[in-house]
Amino acid sequence: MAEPFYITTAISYPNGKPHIGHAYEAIAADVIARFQRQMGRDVRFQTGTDEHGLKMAQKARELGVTPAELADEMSQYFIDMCDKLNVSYDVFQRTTEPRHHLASQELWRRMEANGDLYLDRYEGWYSIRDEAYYDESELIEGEGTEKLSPQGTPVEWTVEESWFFRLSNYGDRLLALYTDNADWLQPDSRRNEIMRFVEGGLRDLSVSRTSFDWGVKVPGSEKHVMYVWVDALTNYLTGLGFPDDTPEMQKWWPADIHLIGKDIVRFHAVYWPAFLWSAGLELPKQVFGHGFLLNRGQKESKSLGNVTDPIELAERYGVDVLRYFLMREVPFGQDGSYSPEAIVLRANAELANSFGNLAQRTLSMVFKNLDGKVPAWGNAPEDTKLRSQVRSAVLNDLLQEFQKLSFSTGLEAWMKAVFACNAYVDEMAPWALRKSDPARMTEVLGTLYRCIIDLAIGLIPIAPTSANNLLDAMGVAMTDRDFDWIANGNPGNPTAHVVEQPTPIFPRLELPAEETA
RNA sequence: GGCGGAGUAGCUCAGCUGGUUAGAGCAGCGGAAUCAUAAUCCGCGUGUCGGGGGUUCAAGUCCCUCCUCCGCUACCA
Repeated sequence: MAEPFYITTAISYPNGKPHIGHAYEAIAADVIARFQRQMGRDVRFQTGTDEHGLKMAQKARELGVTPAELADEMSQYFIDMCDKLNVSYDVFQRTTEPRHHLASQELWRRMEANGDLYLDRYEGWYSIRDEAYYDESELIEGEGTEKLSPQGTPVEWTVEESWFFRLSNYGDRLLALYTDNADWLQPDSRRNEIMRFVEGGLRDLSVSRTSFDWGVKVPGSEKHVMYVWVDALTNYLTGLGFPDDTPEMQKWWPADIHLIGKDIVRFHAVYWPAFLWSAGLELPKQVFGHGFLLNRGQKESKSLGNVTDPIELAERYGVDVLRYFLMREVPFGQDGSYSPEAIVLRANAELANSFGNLAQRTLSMVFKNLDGKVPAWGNAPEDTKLRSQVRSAVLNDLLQEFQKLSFSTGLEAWMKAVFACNAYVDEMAPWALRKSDPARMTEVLGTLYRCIIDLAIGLIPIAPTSANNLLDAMGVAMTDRDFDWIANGNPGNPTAHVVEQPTPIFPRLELPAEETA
């Protein structure tokens, strides 16, 4: 039976429409999911929306709707985005679902039963207008002795009843976790930061609020709603049926990886393990905090007016092109930058000119010169060398790099193999062999044919639609489109297939006119 | 302020525990080819490796110092 693999994205906070960062995370998670499926794993892929909390309540009030109405509307945008981007999630978990409330409350009860929750008072500088507490150090000087929030609103010392979680008890255990397993939290830069943070000492965490009610009610303490992160993090369990002892829980928990943005690493790498320990549950195997995507080097924001709709990007350049660009351009884990020029340049140079054209020129020659009959490959030294080079690029480099989530490095190796194929075409010059040595031309085309199949299989997680279309045109059975097939038994080209007149798999893109101004 | 990271060819970056003439991609220049999406292939890089000092037979790679940029420094998410 296939080994299970459970991957989650962070659940998105839907107080606005999806931005490029949401798309980036969803795409990256989908690449991992598809890659693991191709590796033969039984993949469970969950994403969703985090619909509680103060900001949702505020936003709803602003718009004159109920928080629930807002959540319904907004979460649909995220579902649509996933569908548009070909994100193959199995579960879209919303935190407003009744079963999620039950799961969160059960987690709470277990933490309470373990003695980690206590009722106390939260004191601090509170801004009524912001509805938020601020630390003394964040405050700015107003007129006279008046203190103001970072937003310039008045603050007053406020005392509120709150439940607390004994986070302070978990510091040593957390440090041991990071130390004993360096892969548990990645990349290393984030791990270092978190270790420093925990080494500095942990305070107990205020985990309930009484100042608003848009959230999960605290069991037996109905005035309180849970701090949104208690409820948000629980979503990873909800989707598997927790607290019931479901087959899904047994099969997929603990998760193999929580893929998240670098801004929420602390919640996943400090609070979440502590909650899980407290509740007697196993920890996820890895937390990975990816970087941010910048628009020409700048963070997107409403005030800069540079917010990009990821759906528009996908429609303009193509879903597969966008996916390829994001995974190829940005070393995973680091921040990256994008622009129309960068997307078009990368797509044209690598997908259209190099790989797409390689397939096009090869399939065209097969179609025109061999009546579309798929040729067998040759065994001349050049043929063997190319085949093993391509095979190794996919099976060793790409596969190993993808396993480490180093997508850009894996694709770089893949690209080198594409270059090698194009160099081989030019060197062999099958168009000249057509007259001088047709048998040799057939071998050359057969060699290329096989190499293109291997390359296309390697590209499936990144550009699933395009890669599969190409494999369709080449007569490769659906069941053969995985790494095992490349590795095992060295099967031949699909002999029964007849190649039709090929069409370019990655058309060249034009830079949109308004972007050149 | 404290802690951490980074500063290498026009641009984006590789350079592990110090060791032959510092590398890649893109851009640029020259040439070849014409099967193919005017798509490909081949050739061409003397850059104070942020500044200064030091250790060493030998430093981009270690130590000190200075400059610049970035991240983290808990309860909005």
